[in-house]
Amino acid sequence: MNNVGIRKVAELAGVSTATVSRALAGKPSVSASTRARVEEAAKELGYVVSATASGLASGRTRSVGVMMPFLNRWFFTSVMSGAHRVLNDAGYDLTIYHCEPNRLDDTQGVHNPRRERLFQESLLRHRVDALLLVTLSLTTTERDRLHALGKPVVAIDRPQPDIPTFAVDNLAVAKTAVTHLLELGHRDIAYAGGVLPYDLDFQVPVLRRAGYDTALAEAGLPVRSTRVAEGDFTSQGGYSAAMKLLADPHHRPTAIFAASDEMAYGVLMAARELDLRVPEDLSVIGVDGHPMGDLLGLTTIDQHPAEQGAIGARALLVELEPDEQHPPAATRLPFELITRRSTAAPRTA
Amino acid sequence: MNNVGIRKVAELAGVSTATVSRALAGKPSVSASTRARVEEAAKELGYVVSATASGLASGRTRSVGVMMPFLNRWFFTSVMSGAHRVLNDAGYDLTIYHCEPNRLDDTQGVHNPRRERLFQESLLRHRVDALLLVTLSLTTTERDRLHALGKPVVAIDRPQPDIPTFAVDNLAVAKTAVTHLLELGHRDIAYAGGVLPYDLDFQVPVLRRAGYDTALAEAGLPVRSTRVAEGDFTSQGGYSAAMKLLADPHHRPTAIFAASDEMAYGVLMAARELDLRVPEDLSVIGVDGHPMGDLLGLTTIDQHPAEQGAIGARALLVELEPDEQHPPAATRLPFELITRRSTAAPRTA
DNA sequence: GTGAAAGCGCTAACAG
DNA sequence: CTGTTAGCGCTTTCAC
Repeated sequence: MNNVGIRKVAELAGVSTATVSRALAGKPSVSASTRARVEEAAKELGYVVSATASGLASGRTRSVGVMMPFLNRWFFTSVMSGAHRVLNDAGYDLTIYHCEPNRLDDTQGVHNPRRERLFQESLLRHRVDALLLVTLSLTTTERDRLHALGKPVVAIDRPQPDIPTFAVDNLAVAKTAVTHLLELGHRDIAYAGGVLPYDLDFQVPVLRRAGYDTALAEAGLPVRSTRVAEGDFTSQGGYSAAMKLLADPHHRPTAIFAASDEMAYGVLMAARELDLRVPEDLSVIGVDGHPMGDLLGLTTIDQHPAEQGAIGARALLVELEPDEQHPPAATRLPFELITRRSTAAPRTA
Repeated sequence: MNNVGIRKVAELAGVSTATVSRALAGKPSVSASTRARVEEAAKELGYVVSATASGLASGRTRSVGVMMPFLNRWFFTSVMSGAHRVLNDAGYDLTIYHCEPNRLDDTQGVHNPRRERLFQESLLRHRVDALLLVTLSLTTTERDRLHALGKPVVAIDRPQPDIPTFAVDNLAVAKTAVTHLLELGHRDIAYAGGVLPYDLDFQVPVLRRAGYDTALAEAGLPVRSTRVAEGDFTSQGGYSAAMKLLADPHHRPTAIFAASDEMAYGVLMAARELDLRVPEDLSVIGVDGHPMGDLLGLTTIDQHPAEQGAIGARALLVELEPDEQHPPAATRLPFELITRRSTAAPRTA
């Protein structure tokens, strides 16, 4: 095993263990020559500091937790991936916590034991120095517990009261999408909205819907309830929403704005099934920047999820390492319209 | 913060810290009444054991590492997700390690500093008790380092010398897929094979290709090189492979077996672009069990990735907790043919 | 700039 | 079954 401790390094370098610790931690109060000797000794012995021992003595574990509602969906894992890169390069490990969604119909006193254990035990074990929350809706109690930890916490994608949050301007995202369609000449634009079954406060859907409404209003167009349908954030959800929106063959919208790329894929499927050509008969635009959109020719608003994770991670690093030099923190999250084959001017325009 | 230590619990329960430790760890040598008192005291104080202190003292961290080549691709994160469920329920946390693929063209002495750090530092920090490797090809040196850790290691999906591996029988998977097509009456079946740019030993592609060859041979059909094309494991890869396979309009296969579902999506795209109807003009079958296959009507061999992760995790638990009762370990990984709209008898059959 | 020494909070012999 | 007693391997005052 790893029988090389700080002690052996100290002996070989001819210094005390305290100095080894300081040298390897990069503390300034070590002479250059000593530091060099220590580093060489450490390398020669293959010494690596023990995470547990260092953690116990210093109180810092050099690992951060990432809490996500889903562990295998593209958007969430992309955020995780971006955060991982940044944190790992800064010497931190990532521990993942699965925060199971509280389904809306569960709110009336239905308990989720795993989620409870997460907040009442796992997080209290001092395994991580900070937490990154991805698209999570927390109860007041849960937020209190988080604050009680006294550790840096940052949220991504869904604003939480009292927690610094990084999210794209969902209103602007939606407006950009709808405006793109308007500029192409569309006047009858439908919205395939996303609903999360666990979305306690409906932030993302509400904002995107608001952006849709606003853009239409600014163009002097009415918002009709028959032009709005909802599904969950999957292709299936997009498909069913589209089937509703396109049900009446004599009165179809000329374009659909889908709340996510995966939903947009479902819309494309529905269009195909109804023998509607895209973009001739129907324009479709999504949101996210999902990799399959390229092949499918889907116009989308790329919100760079990995970059969101990276930004959240950098924000945590600023708090974790106040002395370090940090590049100025990003405040606005970038998003960008990517125009592909699925949108064009309406035929009747 | 968490100022409640084992000491306070001991006081409140009127026992020694040792007894608290034993009681809370579920050791058998504690009387029922004492255990009850301790548990109550712990709950009342909101005591949770410190991961670092416990880890340092016991040598076990109650966390396991998951090493993956990609952090945001469906197959890998699904494996991770399945492993997480099992390990978390057993009281373990998951730490993720990104093992960046060594690209094939890099093998000639090109170094990947992040990957080196992973094996030379991160893993030596004693942050995890065991490791789960997902679809990884390791160098001999890396395997040696892993073994030197003296910790349980299990690999998933790609067999590694000297490491217990759980993987579906890729030969059988491929044979099942091709046999399905043969039974429908197809005699001209192409293979859109997957290649990983980092796949040092080509296990999965080679086995699937072998299954394809075998099934054809057993049916007395020739294997033609013009009926095999390769791409990476993405939709794009499937698309380009299909475009090659379908290039000659006068001599097209009646069915394509794609090495993954995402590749199969690309094949479907290609077919559509060439005005080939699926399944009338072309049958398509994939492998994986990707969730979008349902909507797309893709026939596939579901290999239940989350279940693979769970099985790997259980194997680790058996080694981590020899005393516990464990359900008999799975040896064969399940896979299953899911017949949907994308396969049918060839028109000319 | 460096060393000595006192823990960090818990676990695991070893007694009893 | 339970208490006493050493550490686990490192970090960090506090001196020098």
